[in-house]
Amino acid sequence: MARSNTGKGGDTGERLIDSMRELLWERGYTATSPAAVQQRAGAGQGSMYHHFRNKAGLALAAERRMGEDLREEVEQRFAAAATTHQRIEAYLAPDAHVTRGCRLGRLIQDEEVAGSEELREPIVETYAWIQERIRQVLDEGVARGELRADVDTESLAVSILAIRQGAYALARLARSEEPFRQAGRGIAQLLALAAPEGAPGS
Amino acid sequence: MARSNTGKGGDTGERLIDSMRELLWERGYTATSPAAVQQRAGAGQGSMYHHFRNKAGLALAAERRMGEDLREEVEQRFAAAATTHQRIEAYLAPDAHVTRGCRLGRLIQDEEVAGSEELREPIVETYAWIQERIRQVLDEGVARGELRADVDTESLAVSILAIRQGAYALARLARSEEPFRQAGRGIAQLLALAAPEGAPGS
DNA sequence: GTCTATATGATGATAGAC
DNA sequence: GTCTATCATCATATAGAC
Repeated sequence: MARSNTGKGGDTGERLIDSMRELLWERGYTATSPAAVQQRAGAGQGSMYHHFRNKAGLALAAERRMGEDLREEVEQRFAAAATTHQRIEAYLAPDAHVTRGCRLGRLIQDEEVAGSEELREPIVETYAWIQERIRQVLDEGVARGELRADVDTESLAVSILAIRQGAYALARLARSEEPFRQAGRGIAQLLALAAPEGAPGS
Repeated sequence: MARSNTGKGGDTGERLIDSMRELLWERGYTATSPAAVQQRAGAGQGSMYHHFRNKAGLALAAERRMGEDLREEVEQRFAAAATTHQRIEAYLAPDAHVTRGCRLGRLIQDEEVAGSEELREPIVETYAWIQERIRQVLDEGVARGELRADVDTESLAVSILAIRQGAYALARLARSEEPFRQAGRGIAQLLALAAPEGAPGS
């Protein structure tokens, strides 16, 4: 909705959303001041409060957009891989700025976000979608004969989601992509064992 | 060292550390003000700055203690379980306040902590220890014939560590223990498949 | 729609009496 | 060792001119 209002993306409201999105990723919610967003967007104080009710209102718009982006990215990763095992590996592969954390997921660690129904909702919804999408991929894998039929795909989907989120934390802690890659390799080797008898996992 | 200075735990420095530890868990570092710590400890402003250089100095002392506690807890979980699979399940079992996040791990999400060498160090050290400890448990499992000999225990240890950290994030997001339990079940079923041929995993 | 004041409150730390 | 001022700074938001 927000993105379809105007043909061009250069108006102030859009620039504010983009700036907020960048800063939410770089610093989180609490550490991002309205002044910093305004400065990055090249807008004045009053301008921001004309377009949005307050800091939370602007952050909410930014979160919604981040949620859309995240879903698209997940979908692309799945689409670019052939087998189920490759799809899960693709999902768990690091992105460009892994040590900075997950754009959307990191926000739930912020006290103000976690305590706000409004700011929490887009995150909950997006991760529910991703979890369900992973489960679909796993179910497809079972149907294709790439995974054993007795796999509990629901809990496995949660594990895979948790690994990616945890891998972000470890990478941030280590200031390195390496733990992220290791976490992916660790689960990949187990997943290979979940191929039906005789069929090699990858 | 800090804990062995006095026979009783009632002096102001100790109470300040305890209060900081509690507040770091409940609110994180940035959201915890010196005033809040002082109030909980029943100490005045000047008293805190007599015992510690500043907020970071007090937080550092609290982090060190949290690191010790965490190691002890991990050790106890391993000690209370018999088989390798049970040990990993015990490690991944939820604790009392899972939706609040990992006492120590959640701090790395705080911008100020992540940006401070001083405040980051005890976290890095503690998680390096835990990761190595998990790897030892897995290696023991291989030696005992409970895990296949071709398992890459190093990357698997990282995956298991990542699952716990990620499970905290999902539980916090959902405000429920359920995702935490699901994440544990998901990996447990895969681990069962990593038993040597013929030997049941659990 | 955008700008420049300005208000209000909290934060992290210091000064200096006791 | 502990206390009560006090300070400089920043964060969020509002008022009102243009």
